Amino acid sequence: MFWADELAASATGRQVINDSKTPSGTVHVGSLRGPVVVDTITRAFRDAERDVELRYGVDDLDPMDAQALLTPDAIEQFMGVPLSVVPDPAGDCHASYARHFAQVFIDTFAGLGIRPDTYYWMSEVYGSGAMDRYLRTALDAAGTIREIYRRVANVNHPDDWHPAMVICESCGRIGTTIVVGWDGERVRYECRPDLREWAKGCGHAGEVSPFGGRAKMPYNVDWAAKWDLFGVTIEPAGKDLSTRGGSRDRSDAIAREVFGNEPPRNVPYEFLNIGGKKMSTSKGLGASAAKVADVIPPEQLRLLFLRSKPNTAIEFDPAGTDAIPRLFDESDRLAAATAGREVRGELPLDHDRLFAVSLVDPEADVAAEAAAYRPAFSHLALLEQIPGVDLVERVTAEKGSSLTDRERELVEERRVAARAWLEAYAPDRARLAVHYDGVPAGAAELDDLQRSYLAALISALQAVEWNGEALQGAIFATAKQFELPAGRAFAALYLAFLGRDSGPRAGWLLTALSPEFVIARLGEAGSAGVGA
RNA sequence: GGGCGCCUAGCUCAACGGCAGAGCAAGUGACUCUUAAUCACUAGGUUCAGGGUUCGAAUCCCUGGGCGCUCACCA
Repeated sequence: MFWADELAASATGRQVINDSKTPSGTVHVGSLRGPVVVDTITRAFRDAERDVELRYGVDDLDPMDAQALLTPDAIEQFMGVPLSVVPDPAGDCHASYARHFAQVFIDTFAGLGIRPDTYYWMSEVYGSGAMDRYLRTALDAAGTIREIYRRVANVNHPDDWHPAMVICESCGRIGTTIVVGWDGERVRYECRPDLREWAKGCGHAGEVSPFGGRAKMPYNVDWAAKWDLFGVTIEPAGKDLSTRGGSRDRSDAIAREVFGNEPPRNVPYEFLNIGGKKMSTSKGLGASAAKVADVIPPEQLRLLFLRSKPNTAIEFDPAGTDAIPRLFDESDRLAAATAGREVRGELPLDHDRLFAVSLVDPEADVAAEAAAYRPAFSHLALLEQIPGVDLVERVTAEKGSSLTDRERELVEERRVAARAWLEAYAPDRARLAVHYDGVPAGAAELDDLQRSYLAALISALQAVEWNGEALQGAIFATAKQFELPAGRAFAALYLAFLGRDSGPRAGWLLTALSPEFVIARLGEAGSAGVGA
C-alpha cells in the first residue's frame, strides 16, 4: 500500500494535521518536502473519505534573525523584532516582512496543489488571547519546563528563566528579552544587549502582563500549546527536529508533563540532497536549488518527493546528468500504466496511487490526466534546439491526432522546462552543436562509400525544395541509390555536421542551416581524405 | 559525542524471511521515412565486512567499517 494510505488506514477518528513555518526568507526546493508530505497525507485521508483538516501556521511572531535580506541600517533597527512588525523589504506591497514572505510560500504551495484548509497567523492567535491559558500554565510550571529542557535536551536555563518572550516595551524586540519573574499576573523581564549574538537588546527592564499578544512562549512550549489548542493529531517534522533530544522530544515532554496532552503522531521526514550535498543558500547550492524548481514542473516535483518514503533521504543530482529527463520518463510511465497501457519494466507498488497524488489538482480526473498524450522530455529538448521547429505541430504529428487543450499545456510546460534544463543542467551530449567552423574530427571515420554519398547529396539536395520533408526524402532516396543502409547514411551526415554518429531528424536539421553552408560542408566532407 | 538514514548491476533504486529484479547507461542486431525515435536480444552481482538466529537471510540480531545528514545556540 502507498505509504500515505497506510498511515491513513492506521489512524482512527477525525484527524487534524498541522504544519507551520517561520516566514523568514524564501523557500528552497528541499524545504518543500514537508509541505508536500503533509498535503499528501491529508489527501490520503480525504480519498479514504475520512474527516480531516489541514492547518498551516505562520510563525510571524518569531524574531527576525536573518539579516541577509535586510539593508545595513535595517539590521540594527529590526534584528530581534517580531517578523510581523518588520517592514516589507521588497517595498510596500505587503504590510510586513512576515506577510511578504508568507505570501511567497503560500503562492509556492498553491502552485504545487497544496491547499491547507486554514492558514493561521501566530501574531493573531496570541493577539486574540487564545494562548493565554497555556502561557499561564507554562509560567506556573516554569520549574518543570526548565527541568525538562535539562533532562531531555541537556539545555540548562538559569534558575530564574521563565518560558515566555516578552515584546520589549521600549525597543519592540522579542528575541532579546528574558523573563526572570512571574507573580501570577505580571512578568518581570529584561531586554539584554548580550542575550543573542544576532540581535542587541536595549537594556530596558520592566514588568508587564504577558497576555493578549504581549509575549509568546518559546518555540518548544509554543508547539506543545498549539497541539492542544487545535487538537492536532498528526504533525510531520523534518529530521532536524525529530532527532533525539531535539525539538520534537522537548515539545513531546512539555505536552505530556505540562499541558497533560498526548502529542500528535510524528512522521519524520528526511531531506532532499542535491548532488550528495544538503541544500544551503550559504554554500551556493541555494541558487541551484531555486533553479531546480524552475526546471521541474509541479507534478514531477511532487513525484520526486512522493516516490520515496518520507524517512528516506532523496539524492538528486540534476547537474550534467539525465536525472531530470528520467524523472519525466518515470512520470510518463506511471501515467501510461495508470491509463492501462502496457509499460516496460517493473512498477512501484500502487503506482496508480503514486500517480494520482503527484497530480497538482487533488480533484483532477485521474483517468483523463493519465490518458493525456505526454511527449518525451528528452525528445522535446532535442526538438527545441532545432530552429524553426513547430513543437505543437510535431507533437501533434507524433500523437496522430490533434491535441487537447490540456495536452497543449503539457507541451508548453515541458518546452519551458526543457529550455531551462538545457541552459542550466543538460550534459553536453544532450546539446546540439553544429560545427560551423570546419569538418568535425569525427568525420575521419567516414569511409569512401559514405564520402561519395555525401558528395552526391549536393546535387540531390539542390534539386528539391529546402524543407524538412523534401530533404529527408532526398536523403533516403540517395542512400538507396548508393545501396547504403539508412543508418550509415544518416551517420555520415551527422558526422559531417555534428561530429557524432547520431542526431535529430536530418532533413529538419539541415533546413535550420543555410543551403550554402550545407552544400559547402558536403563538398568538404565528401572529398576523399578530408579529416583522415 | 548523541540521533536518523543509507551502503544491492556502471548510475538511480526495488525486493523487507521464500528463485536477487527493474529503469537508465553499455553491447549486439533490426529498421526505405519518428533514426538521440521504435523494436528484439545480450551482458552485467561474494547484496560493505565478519559473526549469529533460521529448513531458508539482501531482509532479523550482534560487532565493525564507510558515506551523508542532523542535534547538542535559536526557531
